Amino acid sequence: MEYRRTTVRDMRRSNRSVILTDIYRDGPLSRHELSTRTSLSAASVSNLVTEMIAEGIVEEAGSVESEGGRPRVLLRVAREFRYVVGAEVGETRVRVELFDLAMNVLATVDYPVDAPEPDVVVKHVLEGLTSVIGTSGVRASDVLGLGVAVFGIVDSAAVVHAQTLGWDAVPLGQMLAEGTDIPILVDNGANTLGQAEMWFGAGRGATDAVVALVGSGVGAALVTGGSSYRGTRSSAGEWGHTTIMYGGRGCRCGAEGCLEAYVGAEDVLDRYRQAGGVLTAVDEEAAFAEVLAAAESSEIAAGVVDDTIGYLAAGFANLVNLVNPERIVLGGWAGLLLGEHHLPRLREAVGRHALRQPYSQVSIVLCELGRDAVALGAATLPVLRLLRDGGALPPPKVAAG
Amino acid sequence: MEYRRTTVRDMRRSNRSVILTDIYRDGPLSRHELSTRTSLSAASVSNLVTEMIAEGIVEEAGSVESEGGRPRVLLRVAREFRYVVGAEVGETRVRVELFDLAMNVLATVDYPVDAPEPDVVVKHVLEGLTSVIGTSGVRASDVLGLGVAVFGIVDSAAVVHAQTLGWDAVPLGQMLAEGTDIPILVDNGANTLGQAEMWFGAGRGATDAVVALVGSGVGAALVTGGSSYRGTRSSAGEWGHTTIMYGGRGCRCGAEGCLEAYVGAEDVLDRYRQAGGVLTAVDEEAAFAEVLAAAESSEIAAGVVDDTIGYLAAGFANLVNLVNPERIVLGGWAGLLLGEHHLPRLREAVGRHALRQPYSQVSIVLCELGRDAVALGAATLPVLRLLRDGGALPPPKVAAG
DNA sequence: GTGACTTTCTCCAAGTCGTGAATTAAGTAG
DNA sequence: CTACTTAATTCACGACTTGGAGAAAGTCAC
Repeated sequence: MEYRRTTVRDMRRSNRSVILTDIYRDGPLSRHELSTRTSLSAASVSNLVTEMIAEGIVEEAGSVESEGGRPRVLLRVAREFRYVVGAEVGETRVRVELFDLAMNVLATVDYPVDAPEPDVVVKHVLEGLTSVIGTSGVRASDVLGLGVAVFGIVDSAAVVHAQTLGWDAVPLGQMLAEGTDIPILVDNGANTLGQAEMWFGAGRGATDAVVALVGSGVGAALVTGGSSYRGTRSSAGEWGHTTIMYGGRGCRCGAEGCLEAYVGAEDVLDRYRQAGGVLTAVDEEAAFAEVLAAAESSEIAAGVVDDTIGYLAAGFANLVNLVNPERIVLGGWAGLLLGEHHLPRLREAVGRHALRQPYSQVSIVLCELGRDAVALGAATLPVLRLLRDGGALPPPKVAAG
Repeated sequence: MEYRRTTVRDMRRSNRSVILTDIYRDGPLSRHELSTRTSLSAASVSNLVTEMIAEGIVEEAGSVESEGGRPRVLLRVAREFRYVVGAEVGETRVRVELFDLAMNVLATVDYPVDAPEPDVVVKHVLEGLTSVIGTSGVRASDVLGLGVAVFGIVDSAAVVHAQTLGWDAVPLGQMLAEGTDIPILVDNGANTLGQAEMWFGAGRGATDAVVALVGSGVGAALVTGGSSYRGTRSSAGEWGHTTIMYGGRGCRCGAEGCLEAYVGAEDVLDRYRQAGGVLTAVDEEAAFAEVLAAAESSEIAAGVVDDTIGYLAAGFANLVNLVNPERIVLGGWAGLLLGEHHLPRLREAVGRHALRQPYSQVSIVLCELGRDAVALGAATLPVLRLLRDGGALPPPKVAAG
């Protein structure tokens, strides 16, 4: 609460941030374009760009052919100015990846885990961190930060709460910080995937969007005004545990009638079995695909799929009415399987549940990035901070994304 | 999208805004206190305050006794620097009120309406505007703005959509602007009441909150990061039409199982009648109170009340999980009646539906202001703008709140 | 009263920053 | 090679915050 004043330095930082973000997001741009985009004077752009080139964060990238005048020199963020690491802590694996600033993967390590114990997870992440740094040949001091995507709720002090996995207030950020000097940013996996999708996938260009993830679990990342919405203590977006059927099916969170209890993959299969359906696949994903395929011929399967679309549509409509996004991006392995075949029906069903006005403003699309984008999204956390700070390098160590 | 740069003037405006807002919100403050609060240097505070005193927006308000030094001079916003008008456009009346900057009511006019036609509403609001200006003896040029609270969805161009009342894309802002030179700000009534609660009622001090209103209809105002959340096109907050019972009771919005269809006053009475309950009261409010009173003795009534609490709790839990507010403020006449008797049970029921972590961070309280605060809230819209702009007077005419 | 002391507030000389106008740089067209 | 066009840089200027010095306005002991 003590950063309320504005000083002349905030002004410069803010202008650097605007320029740097534009260059980063909208690819090589000339000084001239930056000037018109940001409405900064040509002089200021020149000044700020010169400074950033001297610092090494921005570099010139050829020039564009002219039509009778001095050609524009294009600028881009120097890919190798610094590097970032993203870690995905899942229920079955820990993956650590190192990227350059253009988000090219330079190294990857995977560690399988069966039951994710905090200590083991911390060990793997730290091992992974030194491993990817080592194999890529990058200097540790050139790593801008480590973004960690984790299941459960992550509060603003990087403490993780995951009721279903027995993680009760695990200070993951602290624990990791004890093993490295690299700045650490922790966030929920749904949020980081959402972040990746917003930057590089189906969310590009939107400022108010929701990235909805349907797999075994159900979650959503809320993006408002261009940045991720977190609520008071960073636990916003638990869309999967909103009630859509009061007094309905029990959910693993302990409540009844949660959306997840109707459209989560396990629950869909469960409903299919209860309706008398038979599954041959052992694997959950294969079984889910089997139900979808069976819907062509089997009435039972068709009914289950229809219901699933309906429930999901109601969940979407709730988002539309409550949050009024311009875009909803559906992802998660189950969400994608469902969406690939039934997106038009889903859209239509949302229209039946939502109010006309906000519904007319939303577009519903599918995720474009695979599940692997979780670590990518985590790695964007330090990049986001870099851009926000106008390229100033971070001093502190632990924080929530 | 063209206000992205920061100039040296933005800095001053921003600092003026911070100081002015502090003085306005936290009552008489000395320059010294302002300096420590804002972390601006004493020199800057002095400079900015001198300027604002010269402009007349801030005035000195006595001094505080010292303990052996120069006494601090207290500063406050000059109550009579400018005035604001708030209009409430309801389904049965149009009310227009004039306030000074301390939000004291200086004049009020009411116009009963039966079916709110856009033309009639515009006529009444404009008549009311000249009327309150006339009776209070304020100069029209000293009226900072007219805030209008209206039912339905208000988009960013001050166009009103109210499906249920037949208002389809009514350009209320434009229509009003043709009849006056005073700047106009239009917003939804739930939002303005929420705004009033946040400033002067149960929401004080919270930055992420939801003001939930339960009457005949059900709505909510979402406040995130201290300011009202609006979504892409200002239609966020339609909490009443989120599905909590898939395939359930039909709602007047056309969908099924909306929260409003379960906890809206009409629907509660309807459920009571369907359960075999008998009502003597003709008036809706009296009837609602009758059901609540009957719950002491009648099992039918008790059942209906229990269910209502449950449904409402589920609706609250959805907000808790999805938005993660630090406070939920329950209001609306039915909400207040229910809350006065059953708030503890409601809180407990929310706990059963919500996730532990976000639930532990939310407090659920009742509105402190009456229904009349709708116009008050509308009148805060121009004040909010004044504070945001650091006391600079507004040039444009029409906009959404 | 008076002098010593304390605290609040204001004035002034830096130092920083964005801007507009003028200037330089770097092309194309004929 | 000249005329023209467009991009980028330079520079004087005004607006801004700041820290420190000093003025203002009290209290307190005597």
